[in-house]
Amino acid sequence: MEISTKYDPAQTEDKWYSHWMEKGFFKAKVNPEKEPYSIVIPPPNVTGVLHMGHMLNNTIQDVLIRKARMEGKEACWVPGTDHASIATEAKVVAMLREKGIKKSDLSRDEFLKYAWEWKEKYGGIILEQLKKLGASCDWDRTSFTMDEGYYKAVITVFNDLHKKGFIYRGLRMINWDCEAKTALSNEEVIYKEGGEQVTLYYVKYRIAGSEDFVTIATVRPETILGDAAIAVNPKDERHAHLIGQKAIVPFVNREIPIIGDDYVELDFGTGCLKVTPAHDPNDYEIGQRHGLEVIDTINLDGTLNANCGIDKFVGVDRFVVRKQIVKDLKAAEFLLKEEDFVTRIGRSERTNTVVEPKLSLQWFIKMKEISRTAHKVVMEDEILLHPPKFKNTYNHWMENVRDWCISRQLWWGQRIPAYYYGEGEEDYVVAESLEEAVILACEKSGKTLTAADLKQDEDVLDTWASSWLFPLAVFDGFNEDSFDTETGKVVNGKNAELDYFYPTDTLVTAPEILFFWVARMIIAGYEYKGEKPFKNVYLTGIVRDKQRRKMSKSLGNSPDPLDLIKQYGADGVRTGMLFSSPAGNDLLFDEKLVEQGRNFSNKLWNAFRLVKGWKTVDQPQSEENALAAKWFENRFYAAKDELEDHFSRYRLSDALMTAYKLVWNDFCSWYLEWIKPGFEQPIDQQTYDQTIAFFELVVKTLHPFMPFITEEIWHTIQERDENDCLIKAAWPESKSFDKGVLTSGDLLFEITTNIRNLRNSKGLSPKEELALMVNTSDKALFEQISASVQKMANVSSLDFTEEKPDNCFSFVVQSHELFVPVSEQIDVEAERKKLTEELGYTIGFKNSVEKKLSNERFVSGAPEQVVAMEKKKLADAEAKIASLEASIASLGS
RNA sequence: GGGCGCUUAGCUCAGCUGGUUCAGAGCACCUCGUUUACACCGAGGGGGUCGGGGGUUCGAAUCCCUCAGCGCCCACCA
Repeated sequence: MEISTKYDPAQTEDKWYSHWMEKGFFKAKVNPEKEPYSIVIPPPNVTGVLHMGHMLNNTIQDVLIRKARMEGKEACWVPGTDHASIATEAKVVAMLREKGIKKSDLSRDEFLKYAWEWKEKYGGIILEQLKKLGASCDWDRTSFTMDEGYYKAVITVFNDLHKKGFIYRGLRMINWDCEAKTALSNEEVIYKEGGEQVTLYYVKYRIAGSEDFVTIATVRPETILGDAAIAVNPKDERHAHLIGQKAIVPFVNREIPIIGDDYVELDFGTGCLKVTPAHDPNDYEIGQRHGLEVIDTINLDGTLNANCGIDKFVGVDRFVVRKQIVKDLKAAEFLLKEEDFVTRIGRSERTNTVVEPKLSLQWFIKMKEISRTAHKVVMEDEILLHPPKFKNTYNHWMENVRDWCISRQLWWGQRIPAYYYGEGEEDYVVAESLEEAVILACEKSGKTLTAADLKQDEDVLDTWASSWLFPLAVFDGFNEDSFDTETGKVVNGKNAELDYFYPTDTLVTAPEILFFWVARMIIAGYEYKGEKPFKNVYLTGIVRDKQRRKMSKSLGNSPDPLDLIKQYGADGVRTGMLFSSPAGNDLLFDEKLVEQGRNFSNKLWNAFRLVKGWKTVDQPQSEENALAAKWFENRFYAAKDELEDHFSRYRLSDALMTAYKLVWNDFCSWYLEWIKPGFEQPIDQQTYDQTIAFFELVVKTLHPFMPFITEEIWHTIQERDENDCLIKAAWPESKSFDKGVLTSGDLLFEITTNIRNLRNSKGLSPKEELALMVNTSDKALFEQISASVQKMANVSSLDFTEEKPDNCFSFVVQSHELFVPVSEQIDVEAERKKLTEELGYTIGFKNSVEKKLSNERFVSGAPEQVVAMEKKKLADAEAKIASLEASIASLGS
């Protein structure tokens, strides 16, 4: 059968993926015979479509899991998706709006029905797309953070944390998203780089009972209406005398105290600060210290309410009010001046609207105590971060960890299991179910209550308050058997899957979610299992374009991953992405990389075509083939060591590069050329068999990176049973190798290169056979490689000589002098020039070594080995100088 | 404002505890090549003194100090 010179991924990829699926090769189960190796996928949002970041991230996971599988481990890669509360709800609301349906017109249940429909339709897209990439997930385990069991786990944990006192409900200053109408955690608020341009307004407040004014500076003049005080620094000589007096809020004419507080900076603005406890976190704290009134003037949708005291502003958006109030202040001559100002403005990660600090009753998790172990284990390398520089970042965050606001005013998510039976702040219970809540409520209130008297909290939990349980929940760690509600622990010995697969081995994710997700999983892991959720965390970089811009839809600089796969093959895309992405480094994506990946596939393919085309013959192995096989075998195990070293340090790019060079340079350029029979000539059986064995070693090594083409070659290079697949073949063992063999290989290659170079520069055809002579002190070495040199360099003979023959080119390799006699007259002057240049360089080199060796302190101070090395360098240089001088002399005058 | 990290060939990056893997790799580049695996290729080649300055040392890309530039994380200056 004719094999195409171009590898066609389309013909093989779907075929092998289906085959692997049919054979159940991705499936993992508890198997005491084997060591487990597990990875949980960072569950993509159900709203997402596959982007380049997923491609990189999942390629890495697949490489790791495939290698583990071949190493004979029970490899388990658990896929899943995240319900992504805010993002999904926003999508569903938008979809309904297009249909002319308003969320406010729907009941909670009606809305959730739409949301689930939406999830069923779009939620699995990414996972389907990952199959095209070759992801070998155990799909039967696909988990969704709102699955029934998962939902229950989240509720169980909420109850437990509440019971343990880690969860509390409190009035706190939180970040409010006026568009999504929900609270946000600090991590969901983003600040534009370099701040945003705003106007700083200087506003005068009249001092009560006086004609004097006090001037403050603000960027949010609309909050004036909620002012509760003016604060100055008591140390401020300019203003200290004002403390104790009253100021009058413009327009509403409310009298507010002027107070002293250290918080106020002396050198900012006017040194006077308006205090609005309801709408600024600092002001709130100042208010607490001074017992100030909290005047909440902003509605949940960002419009002003009646508390602002001005009718025409009620129901008007805060930004419209800002414009108007500036006009009014100007008209009333309260506005002293306006200044351009750059400040940081918090925006909602999801809706990009300006976040309003707002006082609100929310649910929180106390973080300090619960995160202590999680902090320690990373600092003590019980969990390894790759690259380790992220330890610093992690440490910094953990040291300053703050309470986590976990309630969201949304419907899509796990509903908070708190049940209210009265209007009082404490009139609620937290329970696993309504039935349980009724019992607890009766106990707590001392009244006889029924289900109808209870009202469940309307809010849902932050998405991360479910995904932080992912490594435990995917193995069903919170089911009734495994979780002990008394101790609040997942107990050992009750859940075989969890006991076997947990802790997982490696988590592969983006540094952006180190706190959102990674840190919190570690916290949950220790809190519930008393054990880390993963041993290693591989932090990928961000995929950027080659101008270092982040890939984004709006810039249109992100290629469609599936198009890339179509064009270059999944193997090409996988290797392309991995070529240039050391852990933690951003990947500057360039289609050239994928092209390089595709070219590599093709190179491998053609090596396969070459070998596959050989006919064998029963004849003894030639000397050069024997040496070639010996050399490649040793070369393979040397490279294998290097590869393993890279893997052990999670340097996958380097591991791939090692394999790439092994295949392209060592296997193809040297080994195959070395043993390649002449046109339509057969090859001896022994060399053939060895070559097939080498090829198998090579495709095994490559399989984690390029699973499809290697599987195809595995099955085509030899007849195999359909169950005998590369995906589950044994990973090559490591073996010791003989450096001496590699060194003689190097000598051969150096001589070959020199002769090729000679041909190149002298215009001698590669087809023209040359004679070669050598003046060497190590004849045995040359006898060993003689046949190989003849073949590789197209040399007719290799003879020994003691002196330079007439009319020849010469070159020196290591300390051996080689001559190529030629028939036509050589350019003596050119030769002399070349040799003289090399002589000059070598003498300079010798001098520097001599200088070093004559330095008393070097000889006595440096380690013996180093000194011995220098002595050898000197001897070699001297030998080389002697040969060069002899050559020059023989050229005559 | 605080903390962390980076600066090595045109580009992207390796170079661990200072001395043969010390100046490397891949890509790009240049020259040559229709050799019967592959032009998605082959052969060969050029290119950096390791951001600047200072110091320690027999010896520094590697340690210390300093200056400059870049990047990241955190943070409550209106």
